[in-house]
Amino acid sequence: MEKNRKRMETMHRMRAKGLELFYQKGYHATSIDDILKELSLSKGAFYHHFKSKDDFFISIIQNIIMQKVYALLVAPLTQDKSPIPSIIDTIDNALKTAEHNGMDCGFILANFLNEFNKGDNEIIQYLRDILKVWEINLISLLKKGRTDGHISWSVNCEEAATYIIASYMGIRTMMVGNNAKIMKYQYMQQLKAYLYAMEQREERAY
Amino acid sequence: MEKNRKRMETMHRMRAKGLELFYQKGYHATSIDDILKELSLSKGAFYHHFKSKDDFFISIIQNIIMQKVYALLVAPLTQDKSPIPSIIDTIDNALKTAEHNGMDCGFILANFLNEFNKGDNEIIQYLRDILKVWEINLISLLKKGRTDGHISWSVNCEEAATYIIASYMGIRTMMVGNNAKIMKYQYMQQLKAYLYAMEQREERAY
DNA sequence: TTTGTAACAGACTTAACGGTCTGTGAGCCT
DNA sequence: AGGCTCACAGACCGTTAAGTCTGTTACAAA
Repeated sequence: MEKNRKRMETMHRMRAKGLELFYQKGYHATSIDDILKELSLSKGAFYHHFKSKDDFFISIIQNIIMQKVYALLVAPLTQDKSPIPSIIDTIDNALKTAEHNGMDCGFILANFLNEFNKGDNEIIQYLRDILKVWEINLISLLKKGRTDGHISWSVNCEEAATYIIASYMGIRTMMVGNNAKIMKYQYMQQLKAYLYAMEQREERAY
Repeated sequence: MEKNRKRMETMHRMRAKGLELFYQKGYHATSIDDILKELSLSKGAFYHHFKSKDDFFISIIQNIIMQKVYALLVAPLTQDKSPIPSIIDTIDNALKTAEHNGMDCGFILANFLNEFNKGDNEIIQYLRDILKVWEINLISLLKKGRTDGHISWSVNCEEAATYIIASYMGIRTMMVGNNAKIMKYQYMQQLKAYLYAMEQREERAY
């Protein structure tokens, strides 16, 4: 059983480094050899553990990206607060890690979605599924907020979730490079304005 | 002078087809030969007119992409209407062409921004400049709306422009594939809600 | 008509990439 | 101890890419 631990360890090292480089340079622009070189491993090792580059990437999606996105954008939604502050906190925090990362290359999921939107690759579906998880959780959180009286009944939760996700994906692309700090501030201010407008208001009782 | 006309004509054909394929398959995934094959031209022709693939793409950006983005998202902002309906109309129309295009591959500018955000390529700056034009025009339109009394003075125009652009870029990425129609509808509904909230306090039905 | 030059054609070079294949050494099983 | 399997090494292969180079042809000026 010692062999198996070694195997898992090596595969994990490959996946971690692979994701790092794929994220920084893009999937197609990163060669297997690039990854192997940094790990001082050989082609033999790679194709012993993975049957192809695509297979390798799918295992990265399912083993790392899924958890990362969940930990960053889904799990933090579940707080004691009412939904709108939870969403604001979650997104603010996600942008904070991006802002303070000099090597930030954008929203990992959006980057790969963009790269695989072209072609007929099956990988796109795995990516879309992760986004769907975020969307579903956002929707149910908003709906719960509505029944709990925090959010106005006039709000369409599906629409709102789509809008929030779209704006987040966009701002993350725009933050790459410079101005990240200003962009984040501008975005958060307007996101708050948008979200606060959904809150239950006594003055607007229809 | 007949030679020169021929030259311009050939270069334009190359740029048009080049953009088409770059947009559909991505810049790095499209080879010079792919383009040349469809035009029944040779490598000799290509490198006679352009000094490299990057140089070629830069000329595409400046000769085609700039105009396309301007015509789609900037020029339509200038209407007789007050700013907010103008913005809504412009974006609605931009999304309409995307929705009805079965071959839609996303927001052309966002796609290339995403592809070139990686690496140190100089191309990224040309792309960012185009986005900047849109941003500046959006800001000045909003500011004009503020002084004209259509938009509340509490609105920060720079923030709003950033937010609008971010959301547009995001939804265009999300629309690729399927559900384009639903996505567009959801997005537009929320965009309207967001924009109407900026209007000078008059009652507005939604 | 001659001659030069612009507009191409297409074979060739060089390098990189995904993937294969054969080999090798360390450790576990019997 | 002897064999067997697993984890890995690295040479090798086929393909494809960007870019070069040597033509060849058509037209325009002289």
